[in-house]
Amino acid sequence: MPPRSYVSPGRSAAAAETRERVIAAASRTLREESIARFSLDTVAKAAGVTRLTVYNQFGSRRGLLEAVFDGIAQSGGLHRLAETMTMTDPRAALDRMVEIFCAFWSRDSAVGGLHAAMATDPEFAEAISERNERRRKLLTALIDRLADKSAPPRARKDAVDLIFALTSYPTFAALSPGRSKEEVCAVVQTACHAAVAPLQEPSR
Amino acid sequence: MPPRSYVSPGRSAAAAETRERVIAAASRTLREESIARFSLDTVAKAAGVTRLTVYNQFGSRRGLLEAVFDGIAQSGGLHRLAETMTMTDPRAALDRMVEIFCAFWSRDSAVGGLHAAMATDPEFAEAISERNERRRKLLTALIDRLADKSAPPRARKDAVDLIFALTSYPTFAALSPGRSKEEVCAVVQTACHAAVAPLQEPSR
DNA sequence: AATTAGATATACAATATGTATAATCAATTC
DNA sequence: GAATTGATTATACATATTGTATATCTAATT
Repeated sequence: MPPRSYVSPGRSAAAAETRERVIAAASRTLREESIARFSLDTVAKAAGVTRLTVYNQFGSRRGLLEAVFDGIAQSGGLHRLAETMTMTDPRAALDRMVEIFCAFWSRDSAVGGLHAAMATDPEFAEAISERNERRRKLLTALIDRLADKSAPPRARKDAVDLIFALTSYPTFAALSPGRSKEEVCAVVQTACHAAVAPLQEPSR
Repeated sequence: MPPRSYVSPGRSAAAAETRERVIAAASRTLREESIARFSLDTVAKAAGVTRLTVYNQFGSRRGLLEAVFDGIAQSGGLHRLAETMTMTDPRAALDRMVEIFCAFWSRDSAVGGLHAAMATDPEFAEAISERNERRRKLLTALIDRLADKSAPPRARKDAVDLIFALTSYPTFAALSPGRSKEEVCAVVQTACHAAVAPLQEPSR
């Protein structure tokens, strides 16, 4: 007697809805409380579900955190990074990229909590790093477009890694106190200009 | 009947010795294992003492971490920062400062674990931040010496914060994969030169 | 020999993640 | 309408960790 399989359109929709509610509650917790008080119990209560439901939906604490990150990434405007590849002026594209990242880091303050979680959970950190690899590839392509032919690979790698560090969350967080999002963006953009300058004037 | 007070030269020496042994074991644990496995039980066993002894000596997990940081700071060469204030050439002093910090971050890989602990324990983070305030003051003084009189305060603040971020541990960690300590230092130094350049050529 | 500080032994409380099993409840299929 | 199924819940348990409390032990000091 094979068990009959259910497709359940309405039921999976309800499950997806609770899933979203849990993610929203987790984001809110990361935003308002610190990561220290981020427990599955707290999140579950905030979402109006049981702790066990969280395990059913996300498998583990790490799974929940990854889901939160993916949710932020989806609504954070990172998809706009694609348009930088179509811009004719690579320098303007670099400015735009910095702008997109500043907006991303500042959009949802829960990312601070996520980065804190990365520090304690190495496997979670790796999962996030894999997602960020696309960012590095994009940046590498951009630098290659921007650099003179004579620019040595080592200098290009330096520029890529430096800009990667400059557009990372820790740098954004370090520059944020006492500055608006736009001011932080301007500071980082200037620093990035300086980072690529040697690639464009190799003779100096 | 007032209890007679003991000075105990030999006994406090023995206590200091076990204290050092616990700190050493904690550093080793942070270096070899990740912060995730940094428990007082693990550290105590590695030091050959009981977990209760750790509480007797450091009061709490946070106290132990602070002691580890202080130990690293003491033997990490940060005291050499003082000599940068006596150097006549402020640009050379800046290079020297970057050098000292690169050496510091790379000297003991336990600092990575300490920064991870900062992410989870806000009070510990604040304790470390207070210790790092001296670094910011030194940098501010250096920038003031280095900048033209016409350089606006806003530009100085930008330079200070940017260099502060560039010489922080996250930047060092981001640039470290695939680079020697000296190479990382060179990249950061170049970026710092670019950060102070506008302060010296305000007309451009 | 009495005293004392440091370390230990043992126990307990509180919180957290994660697993296991049975029960509930509404949506779906027959 | 009745049986079935997936999602959720209730309850219980195992494990690990921080932190506290109390009494004991040991070696240094008076």
